[in-house]
Amino acid sequence: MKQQLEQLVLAALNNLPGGLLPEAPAPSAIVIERTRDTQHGDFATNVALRLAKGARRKPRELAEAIVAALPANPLVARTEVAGAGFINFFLTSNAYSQELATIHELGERYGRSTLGQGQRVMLEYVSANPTGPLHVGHGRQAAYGATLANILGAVGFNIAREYYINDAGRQMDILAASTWLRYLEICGEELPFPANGYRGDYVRPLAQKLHAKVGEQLRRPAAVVLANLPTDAPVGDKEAYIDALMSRARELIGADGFREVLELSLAEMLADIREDLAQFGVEFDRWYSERALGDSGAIDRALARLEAQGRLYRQEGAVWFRATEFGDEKDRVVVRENGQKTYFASDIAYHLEKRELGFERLIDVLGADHHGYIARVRAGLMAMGEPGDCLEVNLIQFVSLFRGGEKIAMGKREAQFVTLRQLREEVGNDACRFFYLMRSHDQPLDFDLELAKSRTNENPVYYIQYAHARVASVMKQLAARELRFDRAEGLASTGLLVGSQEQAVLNSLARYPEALEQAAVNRAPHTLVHYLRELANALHTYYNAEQFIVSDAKLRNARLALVLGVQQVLRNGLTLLGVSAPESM
RNA sequence: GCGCCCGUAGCUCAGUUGGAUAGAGCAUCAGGCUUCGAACCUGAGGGUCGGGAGUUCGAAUCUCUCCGGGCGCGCCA
Repeated sequence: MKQQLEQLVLAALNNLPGGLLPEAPAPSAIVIERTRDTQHGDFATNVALRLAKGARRKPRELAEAIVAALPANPLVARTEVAGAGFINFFLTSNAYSQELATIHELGERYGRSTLGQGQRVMLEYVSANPTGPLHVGHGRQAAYGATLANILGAVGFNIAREYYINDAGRQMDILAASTWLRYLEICGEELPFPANGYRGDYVRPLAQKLHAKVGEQLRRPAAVVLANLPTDAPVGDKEAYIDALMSRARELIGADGFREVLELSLAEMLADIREDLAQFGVEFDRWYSERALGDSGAIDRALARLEAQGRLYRQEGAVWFRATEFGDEKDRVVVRENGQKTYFASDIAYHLEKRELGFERLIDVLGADHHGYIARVRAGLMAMGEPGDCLEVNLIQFVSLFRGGEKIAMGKREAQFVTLRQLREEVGNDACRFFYLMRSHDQPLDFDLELAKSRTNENPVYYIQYAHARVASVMKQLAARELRFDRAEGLASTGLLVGSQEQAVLNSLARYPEALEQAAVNRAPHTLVHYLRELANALHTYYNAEQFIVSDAKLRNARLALVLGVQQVLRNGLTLLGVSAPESM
């Protein structure tokens, strides 16, 4: 609908009498918007206001000229010039009937578009370190990323979904050490647990798996393990302590033994994360390992490229990247004094590789605490000759859990934190995804467990699902009365849908493609949630105002065609959100 | 100190490529089920869009400044 109006206005501008406009306006100058108030018609454009200044005309005068030049169109009943110089479009009821027929024709494909023109987009999300179970913050990133992937895919982008596994580096070593220590406990050794180790309960099952696999093979006496270690926190340095402990572990069980502990821990954690996400309806096309990146030589290639461009220098034994030349606030180390490459080095290599794979746009979904990292990765891409604006980062603000108004403390290193799995099991997947998605991602989220679980009218989760189920219920009732829905007759009789609620429902339905497009362009799944709520509201209001199953067959079928259209659009939207559309509840 | 995000109704939040009278939900109050599911609907009250200044036909939206909050500023990942 909107696009057709844009074409109309463009045609009108080209039809204007000579001399009215100094130059031909760009098509992008034409903005057609839904009106807020139905008194202003269905759509409006401010194009006359925008062009008035350059044309040295009064906005209303220009608007009148544009209206006069508009070609006739079956969608448009009438137009008017209003306010400061807005042009309002009133659509024919036929325009909306047509849209309803389209919904019935396209079914689950209704709303899809070619906006993205098949542009290849790499969407990376979650990418949590496999050093522990996913927590509620990751859950928000998962819900957002998976839904954004669905939405972008629906409007014609070619989306690849990726999870980047940070399986290289010190954090993994610390996890392996933590597993080994818990394993020693299972063996019967008594020793203190390091302050900087992973203290969560989830480490114990890893240790049990290890014990089941290797028996007492990796057992070493506690006294030997602890001999001559520096003092741990709070008195000593926890970093120095854990480093010494990890060196000791490698001495005692060998590099191979340590690797075995690490691999087992990693495999178990990843399996847990994958299962958790799969149960949450969050899938990926590729799980990509940081270690594989290093093994493939990609990091060396990226560094060589930077070196060739003259973007590296040596100082204090380390290799630095001149990030400040590309807008970052300070230069960054890529190779440490000890010869090890930094996480940042593998990260720019990773992003370079995405580009080399042919992705035109790279979207990263990250926790809000990563915002400092955007400038440096972009700088890295630019230094390697890639356009800086191909990288887009969507930061997800933090989640605070509440239980009945009381905030639940969280922290990954602490023994106690709420995992995504626990959250899902307590409130259910549907409520979980809905609550994650109902707020703008750049807004901190207060997630109230009691509210998400409640089956009262305070809980917004069921509102949309209920509208969907209600339509299903009507169809059951229809069958119970031994009546049958005649789609052809219904769609042929939509001229009977003249009530104000019916008009409101038709109007709301026709907005779905626009709502979907807006959610995609703004990377804002929450706007789709809001749209679906409004559509559900229109349905509920209509339901309370009118009987659908009436004796007049034409009217009955027209009304059923309408509410089935609502059900279809609700289902399409909920599916994109990853929320189920139940037939009954 | 520097950087990013944010401040909208009693509460939780929409609304930001500048548009017409700033909107929802919850809470409060008043109504609606012998009729397709009341997990619903209808109506009412409730606002210096954090303060101030600027840009212009027009600002919650853009700019500056101040106040208040969150998060970052490692040869960690």
